Amino acid sequence: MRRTHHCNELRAQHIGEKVTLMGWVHLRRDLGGLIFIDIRDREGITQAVFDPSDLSAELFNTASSLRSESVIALTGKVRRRPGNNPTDRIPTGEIEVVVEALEILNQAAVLPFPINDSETTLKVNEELRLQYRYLDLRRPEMINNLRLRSKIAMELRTYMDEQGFLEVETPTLFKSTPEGAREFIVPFRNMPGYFYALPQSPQQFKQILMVSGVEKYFQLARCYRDEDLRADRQPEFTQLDIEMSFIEREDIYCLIEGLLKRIWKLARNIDIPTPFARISFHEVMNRWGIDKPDTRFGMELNDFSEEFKTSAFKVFSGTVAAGGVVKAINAKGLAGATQGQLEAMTEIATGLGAKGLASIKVENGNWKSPIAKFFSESEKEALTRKLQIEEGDLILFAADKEWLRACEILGRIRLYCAELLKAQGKLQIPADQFNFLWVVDFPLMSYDPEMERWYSSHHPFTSPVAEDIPLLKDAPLKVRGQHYDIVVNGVELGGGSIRIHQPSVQKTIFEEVLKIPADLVQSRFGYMLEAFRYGAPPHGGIALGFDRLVAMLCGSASIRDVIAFPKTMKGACLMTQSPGKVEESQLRDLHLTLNVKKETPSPEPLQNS
RNA sequence: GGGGGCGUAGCUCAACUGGUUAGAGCGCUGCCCUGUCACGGCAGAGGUUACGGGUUCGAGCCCCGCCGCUCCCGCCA
Repeated sequence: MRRTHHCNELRAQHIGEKVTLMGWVHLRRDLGGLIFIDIRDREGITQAVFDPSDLSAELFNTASSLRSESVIALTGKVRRRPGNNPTDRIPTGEIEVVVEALEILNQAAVLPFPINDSETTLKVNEELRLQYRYLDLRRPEMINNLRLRSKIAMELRTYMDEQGFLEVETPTLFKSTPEGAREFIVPFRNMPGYFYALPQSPQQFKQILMVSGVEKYFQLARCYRDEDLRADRQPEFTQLDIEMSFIEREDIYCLIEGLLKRIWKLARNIDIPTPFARISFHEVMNRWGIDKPDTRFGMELNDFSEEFKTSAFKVFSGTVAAGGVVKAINAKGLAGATQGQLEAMTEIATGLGAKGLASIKVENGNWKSPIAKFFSESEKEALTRKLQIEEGDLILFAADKEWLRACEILGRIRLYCAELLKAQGKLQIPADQFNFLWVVDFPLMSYDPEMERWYSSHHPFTSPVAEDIPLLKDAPLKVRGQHYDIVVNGVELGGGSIRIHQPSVQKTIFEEVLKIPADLVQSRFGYMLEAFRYGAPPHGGIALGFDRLVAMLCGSASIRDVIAFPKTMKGACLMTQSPGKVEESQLRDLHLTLNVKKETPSPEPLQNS
């Protein structure tokens, strides 16, 4: 028996044909003298009917014993559903298959959770779904996520090919690099004491490919980072990795805008307008207090340093006198915030280094606030005008000697307030709104006061803006990097930069700015510096988080829903029970001995029926 | 590393300030049912309340510990 059609194929035009379908028992409706089976495959559902007047008792009994999710093959004639029984519940609802032969290909055991009722399944414990991932993936919602992911990947490859890119694979057994994320390392039997590291990204290889003359490279690359996980972070993930030679920043913007336009059209039939806004790091911090702003709602940060320079409120005037800033946002309609919510906001603020969080509730025509009594009429007027204060508003202030910190504090508060307003129904954001923008002109270097050293804001291969190169050694803070991030709806979709292609500049960054010892630079990056000596073209690139992109287009809050076999927040695979222990002999081969202080209990064994 | 949430039948949930034999729907098992499509009807089985301690006359509920899942901060060049 071979199948003749899939389960979403039969229509009125097939009436009278003898067909064979194969699939899973989706739903059984046993009327005693008549049995209906919904048979399901990847494509859809078809109703089959068992009529005892035409069937052997044996076959009819077999049909009545069918369990949910058993795999069956059935053969029969297609007919129009009699009477007024067609249904628009399923696309095949006009017809049904009158079964003449039935074969059970695999009898399913009782399921650990229902999969034919999406309402229930949506609520099923994710732990259970991950343990029985194959059942979870059988659900139409999950199959559709995988399908869309595949379609996006195909479209992306087509687009990149059209643009003249070569897909090149790079090694996943790489070497450890200083800086960056914690790495997974892989011991190597043939070289005792030596380890590979899994790549955090193909960064070095893609630059080397430019030196190789590939000119246009891309890859859907697996990357590995041994860091703590989040809803949008997995220890292994996929990024669309791109690198090009002989280009400027605008070339990358153009390429990515074209790509995203194509993908959004394909996946959501949405025409996203291009080009995207290009906004400097300084401006996004100043207006939204975060380097990945969600611009779908306002509540922007306003600066009041000038207005409070001579204020009677010493906290504000003192901060300005010390070279700091006073900033405020208006959380429209949030005057009803509870004490607990205000405390939560204060906690967010102090967690970021604020001394406190000043606020004003505008209720019953009054400014309810511990600090408003210090404000002069002109200060109040300025607040009212610039923040467009009305009845029911909540005003929140951040004053800090550091401009950046004041911005970050209010940026975080802004997002928290937006969540509250959403929960109260006072802020509504359409599901099909996508606000893309480029964030540009990042500072090349940032300073870590704890470690007392400079580190690369993006990564150490990022090229400074040409005219800022002379400032590198003496005023690193003033050097702008040719780095860019693509942001949509408050999510960083990706980032990249124009790279350094001159060995002297790269050496300066490594040794004189980052203060990586020369011998370490030589052992870790020596091959790159060497490569750059033999004709390295100017080049640059970008990487997009592919899982995040797909999750966004699927409307999933978690990237776990668009990855076939994701890991839990602790990095475990609940289906295969990985990671696992290894045999003593394996350790011996690798010349490793364990020094485990606290025995980690083995995960609970799978329950077998 | 830190903070929050969750864990009760196979699944989703309930069980008042600690108080009888821990309930319901779905699923499962058996019987009935010839046009259903969440089919319907009747009956039944099914529980170490994640796990280990403690307080109490009495703990699903309170306390301590521990495991797992999840969300956030730190971290993720």
